[in-house]
Amino acid sequence: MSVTNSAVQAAPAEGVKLPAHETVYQKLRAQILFGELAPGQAVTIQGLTESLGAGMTPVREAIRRLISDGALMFQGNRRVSVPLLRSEDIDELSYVRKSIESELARRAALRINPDQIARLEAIDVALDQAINTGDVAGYLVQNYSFHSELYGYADAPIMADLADRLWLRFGPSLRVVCGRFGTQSFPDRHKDIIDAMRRNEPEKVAHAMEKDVEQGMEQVSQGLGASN
Amino acid sequence: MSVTNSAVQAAPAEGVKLPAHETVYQKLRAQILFGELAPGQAVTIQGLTESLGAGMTPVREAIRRLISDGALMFQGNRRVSVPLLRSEDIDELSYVRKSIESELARRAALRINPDQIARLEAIDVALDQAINTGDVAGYLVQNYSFHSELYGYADAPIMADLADRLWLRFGPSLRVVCGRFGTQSFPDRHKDIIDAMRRNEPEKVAHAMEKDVEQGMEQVSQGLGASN
DNA sequence: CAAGGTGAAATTTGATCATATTCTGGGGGC
DNA sequence: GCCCCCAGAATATGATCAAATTTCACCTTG
Repeated sequence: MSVTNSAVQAAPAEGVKLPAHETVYQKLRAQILFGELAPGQAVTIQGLTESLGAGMTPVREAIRRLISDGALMFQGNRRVSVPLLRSEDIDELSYVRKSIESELARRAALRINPDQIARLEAIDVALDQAINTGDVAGYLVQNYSFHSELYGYADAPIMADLADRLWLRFGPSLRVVCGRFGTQSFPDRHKDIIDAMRRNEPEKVAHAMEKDVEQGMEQVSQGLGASN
Repeated sequence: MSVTNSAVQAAPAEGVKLPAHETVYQKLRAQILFGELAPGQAVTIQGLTESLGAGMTPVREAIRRLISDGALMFQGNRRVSVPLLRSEDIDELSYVRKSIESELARRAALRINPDQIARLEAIDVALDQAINTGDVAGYLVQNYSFHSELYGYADAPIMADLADRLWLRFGPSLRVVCGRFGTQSFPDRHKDIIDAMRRNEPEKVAHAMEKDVEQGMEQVSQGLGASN
C-alpha cells in the first residue's frame, strides 16, 4: 500500500527508483487524505519545497495533479488551498459515490476469492481496533484501505480511479468530523459486505456498500452542518 | 465556451491575461477531444514546446493534468501517449456516463429556463448541419457543446467535472469511429431531450439522455470492434 | 561467406534545478 | 482615506543532468 503514515524522509529502499514528482504527489495526497492538511488551509509552493525537501518543479506538478483531482483548489489569484465542502457538494458526492462504489462492489463480488476476502477481513479487524482505541488516524487509513482494496478486486480501473478521486474530495472533511465527534458513532456495514461476499451474493454486496456510503456521507453532512 | 475549433494562435483578446500552462492545457485538451491526436500516438514534451510555442515547464504541467484526467497515459518508461480504448473500458464508461449524465440532465431540467433551451436548440441545429454536410470535426465540437452546455445548467459542478473528464477518455476514439463510418448513422436523441425539457419532464429528460449516451457508446464499441 | 545477435556509443527525451520576470497584496506616505 | 511603492511568492525560461532507446559495428555461428 502506498500509505506511509509518518513524515520520515521515506527511505527509498522499496522499489529503487521512482521520479520525484511522483513521490511528492503521493506524500501530498496522503497528507490530504488523512487530514494533515485541514480544509481551508493555504498551500504554498515554497512551503512544500522545504517541508518535503524537493525541488520546485516536482512540487508544481504534484499540485497541478491534485488540483485536477479536486483535492486542492486554485483560488484564482495564484493561491492554492484545501477546498471546503459545501452541503451541495456532499449531495453530489453522495449520489456519485453510491452509484460508482456499489457497482464496484458488485463487480468485485463476482471475481473475489477466499484469500482476498480474508484480506478484507484483516483490514476490518484493524479498523475495529482503531475505532475501539479512538485512533482517528488509524481509522481513516484502515477505512480507506478497505474500500481501496475492495475496488482493486473489481477489475474496473476507470471506476476505481474515479472512486479514488472522489475520496480525495471529502477526505479532509472526514478528518474534521472524526476529530470533532470521535470514531464511535459510525455503524459498521463492512461486516455485511464481507458476509455477502462469502455467501456469493453480488446484489447484497452492492446494496450493503450503498448503505455504507450513504451512512458515511450522512455523518460528514451532519458533522459539517454543526459547524456551518 | 472554451471550445475554440481552429488551431490559430488563439488571439488572447477575450479575457486579457491568463497563465501559459492554462492555455497550453486548453489547447492540448481540445486537440485530444476533437481528434487531432489519434489513440496510440506518442506525445513528447519537446515536440509540444515547439508546436505550441511554449516553454517546457507549462507543457509539463499541462501533460500532468491531462494524465490525471485520463486523457493521456503514462507508459511507465517516462513515455506519454494517447490511450487506446479497450472494450472493457467502454463497458465501464458506458455505465458511469449513463449514471452521471442522466442525473445531470435531470437536474438541469429542474432549473433550465427558455433562453437556455433556445441555446441548446441552436447548438443542435448546428449539429444537424454538421451531420448533413459530413463535417466530422464540426459534429464532434457541436455534440460536445450540447452536452457541456446542458451540464452547465445543472448546478452540479462536481458531476459536470466528472462528465467532462470521461469525455476526454473516449473523445479520440469517437473521432476514429466518425472518420471511419461518417456521421450518418447516429440517431439524434437530442430532440427528445429538448422536447422533454420544454414539457418540463425531468424524468423523461434523464431517460432520453441515458439513451443518447447508450447509443453513443454503442457506436464507439461497434466501430472499435471492427478494427480489433 | 552471409546472416543474425550482442554490445557499446551516441542521440534523443525526460527530470531537475537555478534564475529571471511578473504579478499580487500590503504597508507607508501624502 | 486613497494611491503608490516595495516585498514576497508564483510563473516561466533555459541549462544541466540522467536515463532510455536506437544505431551500428563487430563477432559468432550456420
